[in-house]
Amino acid sequence: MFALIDCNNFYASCERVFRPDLNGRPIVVLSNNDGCVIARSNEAKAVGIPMGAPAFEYEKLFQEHDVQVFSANFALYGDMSNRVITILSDYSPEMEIYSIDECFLKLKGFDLFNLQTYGEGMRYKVSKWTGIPISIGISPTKVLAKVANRIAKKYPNETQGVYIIDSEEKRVKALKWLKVEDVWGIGRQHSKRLSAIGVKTAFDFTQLNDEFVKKQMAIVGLRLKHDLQGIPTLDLEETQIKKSIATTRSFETNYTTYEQLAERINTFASSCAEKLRKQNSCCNSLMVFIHTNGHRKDLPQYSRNIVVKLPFPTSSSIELVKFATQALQKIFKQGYAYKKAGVIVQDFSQADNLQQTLFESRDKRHIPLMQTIDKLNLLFGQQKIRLASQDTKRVWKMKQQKLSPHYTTNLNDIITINL
DNA sequence: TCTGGGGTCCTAGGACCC
DNA sequence: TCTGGGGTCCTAGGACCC
Repeated sequence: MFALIDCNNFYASCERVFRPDLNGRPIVVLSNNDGCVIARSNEAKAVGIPMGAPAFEYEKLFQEHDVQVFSANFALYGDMSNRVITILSDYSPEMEIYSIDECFLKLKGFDLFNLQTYGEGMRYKVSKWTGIPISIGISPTKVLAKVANRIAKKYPNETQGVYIIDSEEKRVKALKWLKVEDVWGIGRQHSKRLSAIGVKTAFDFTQLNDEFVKKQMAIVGLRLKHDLQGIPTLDLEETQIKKSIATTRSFETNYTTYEQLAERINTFASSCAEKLRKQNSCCNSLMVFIHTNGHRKDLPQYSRNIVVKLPFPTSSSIELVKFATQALQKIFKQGYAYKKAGVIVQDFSQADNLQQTLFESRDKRHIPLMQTIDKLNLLFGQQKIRLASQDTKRVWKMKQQKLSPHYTTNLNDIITINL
């Protein structure tokens, strides 16, 4: 059996852990730059705030319902996520961390366990130790575990937050209940096409023939179908090493000069380098992109990206910044109002097992240098040591007007208890 | 005025090889 | 008139996820 454990309204729940006065009240969390709604408490969903809603369009609704608005506090969410995952990892030796608020556990050899009780135990411990509410779905395949999780979340009282699909009868009932567009792996495009041929529920989808599904949705769709039928097709993916790493941002205003963009690209490249070093990888290629604001139909639009194959694998900030700058020079065009840019590194090698190159190679002196920089930044705070090409005056800043304290990751922000 | 960020996997088609 | 067959690698782009 697989268990899918999912934190309920995760970011909103994290904010609420340290603000119990907000229990029962609508909460939303905004994306970077306080742009869009990226998380909502149940109360916020109930007053009709959709996922992805632009904050400025919903200001009035927020006021009407006294919605508590938070800027994204990823330091807090990341730390809370680690705590939840640490607790859950005790419940099975095999775990896949699927996202910041979700993980799969493989329950192999648990035949003699009462899985309902086991799941309720997880819920109790996670709630008691972290304050985060979770829902659990258990079933013989990953996709069905997703379905079961949805039922647990939708009917918390009837299920105690744990739902198990362990019989043909339950499987069919669940699939007839689930709309096809709500199936994990069926997005907007596929559901549009499926709906057009009369496929409305997950059950309808499982009644299609294999050839047809494969033709329409490729091998991915076919695997999905089999998993829904109860034939285990997807297994845990336990590798923690990322295959690409990105740092991208929208700007708070439009940038028009090369210098402004170059500073951003340098900072993004250096951030990618840091993340690479954290997982002990070097990258062999890098992409830089810049684009104007697509929402502004009144302004001339420009959007380009460029992929650069590096002459040698590296994770040195200095080298990656150099290559990223060269890439930017190739795509930058004067006369546009840029709104967003980013650097993505990909094609990794393990840092301790690098292919030697004949003519060019990375500067080996950078290895201890980068280690020292990482250590100092860990000790004295992020970005204490920067490259001179990054903005040392820190003029650039994200809009974060409603940022909550870093309760669990900064000693200065730790909560005070008045007895 | 304002509209996020970070990932994964798969496929088709081009370029190239012998 | 007629123009092989079997591969690999790379890239762009689509679709999806949270």
